[in-house]
Amino acid sequence: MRTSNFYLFPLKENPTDAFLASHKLMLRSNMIRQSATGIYTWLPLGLIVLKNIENIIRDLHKDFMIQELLMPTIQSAELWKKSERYSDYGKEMLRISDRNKAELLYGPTNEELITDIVSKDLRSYKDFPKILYHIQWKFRDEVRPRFGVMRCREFLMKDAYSFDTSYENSYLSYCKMFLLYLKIFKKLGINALPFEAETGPIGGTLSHEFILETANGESEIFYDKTINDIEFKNIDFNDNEKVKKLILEYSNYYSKTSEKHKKKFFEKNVKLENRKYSKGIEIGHIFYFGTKYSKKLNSMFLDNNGKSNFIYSGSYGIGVSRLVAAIIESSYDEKGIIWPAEVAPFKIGLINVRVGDNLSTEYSENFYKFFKKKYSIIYEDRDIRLGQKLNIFDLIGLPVQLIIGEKNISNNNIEVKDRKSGKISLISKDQIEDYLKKNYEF
RNA sequence: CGGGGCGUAGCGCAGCCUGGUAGCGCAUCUGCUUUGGGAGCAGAGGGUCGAGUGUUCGAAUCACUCCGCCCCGACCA
Repeated sequence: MRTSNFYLFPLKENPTDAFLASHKLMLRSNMIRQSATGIYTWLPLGLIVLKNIENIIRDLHKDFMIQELLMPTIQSAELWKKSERYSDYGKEMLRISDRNKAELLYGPTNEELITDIVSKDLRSYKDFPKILYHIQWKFRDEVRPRFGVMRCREFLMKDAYSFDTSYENSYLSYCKMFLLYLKIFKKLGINALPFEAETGPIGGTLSHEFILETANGESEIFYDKTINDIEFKNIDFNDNEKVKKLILEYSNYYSKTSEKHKKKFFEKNVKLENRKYSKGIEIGHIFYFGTKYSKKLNSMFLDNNGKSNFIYSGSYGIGVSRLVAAIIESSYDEKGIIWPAEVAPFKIGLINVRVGDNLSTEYSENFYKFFKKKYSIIYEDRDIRLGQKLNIFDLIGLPVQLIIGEKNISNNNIEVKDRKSGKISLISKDQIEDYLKKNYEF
């Protein structure tokens, strides 16, 4: 991609109505634009990042043999009446009616719908276990939307649902999703920790929130900081004993949200120097339901004795659009965003220092043609001042900048600037690719 | 949902108190000069002042109503 073609109109000044750094930076870097309170357009740059995150989540679900489907955004009120959540969910649910006055709603979540879907297909104990997910827009009519896409009304969520034949099996699915989540967040380049949590209107008996610690987060967390010492092992997902063992390891450490926090227990059992009270952003939330939904919706299967039983289920959410903001919130500086390489809109920013110079232009063009075949790259080919070029790439947070200017290229050198450290290295043009491979994971 | 605040050019703001028909910075366009960290000079374009009603000879300015948006508190991916 060339900047001369790319739809990118960064703002020099900070928007006044944004409070969080992530919100300001997303507006300044032209990633999003608000269209109504808590409702946003994802502009090209923002959409690339959103899709990158989606795809990382997709790939890892695929690795775990979890299948994707796509449920609609608009649902009929019928199932929600059966589960009795049509009234319980309250004003957060956006209710709509169609031309025939049928009651519809813009889905805030999909437990009812997915339970109804699978109950038509999963009839024998032999059909289990199954985990399905989709990545779909949700709408929750928040009392007070704020902080950009962090707490908005329309948001993109990955929600997975597990279906099993017993408590034991269902708990195992819960544990596997727990580990999958740790793996996903690690891959996204962020340190999100699991916390015991309340189940809220989603319901159930067991629940964990995955929270990314940040100074401005809305969730309060209490934990034993040595939980970070647990080494996340890439264990075999089908090895049930290893899965349970690793979960047990996590549950040995104190980590609770404020709703679950027990002050006395915390102080008695966790050493003072290890006690951590902090704030963070909830980016994932998992729930064990047991038969809560299957009973309401009458979802049964036949066991090996030919007897009908209720299906055991759980649900597992990741706030995909919120993650974009959360990642920024944990990785930025005074110049702008610093993307982890995995989610960066482009991994490399190529800068031709001066378009008017034949030598640097020739090299820039050649480098671009060569690199674009193999790498995600954006090429700054416009005739604007160098300061602008550098500041824009700093703002949009590309991990590496290749700066090609007449002075250095005449000595066969290219400047390689690392966004995070700001460090600039002069690298011989023939060794650029090796250098990038060695120092960056792409 | 309660409390506070804001709405004037694409963005950021001044003008409002004390009514007289709209201004600044950035951005945009043209020209010249510049060219290694958001350039300089000269010129130009761009507004039914959120909407409606009222008061007045006259309303961005005063009053009322509505709409939109932001912030602070109780809820949530």
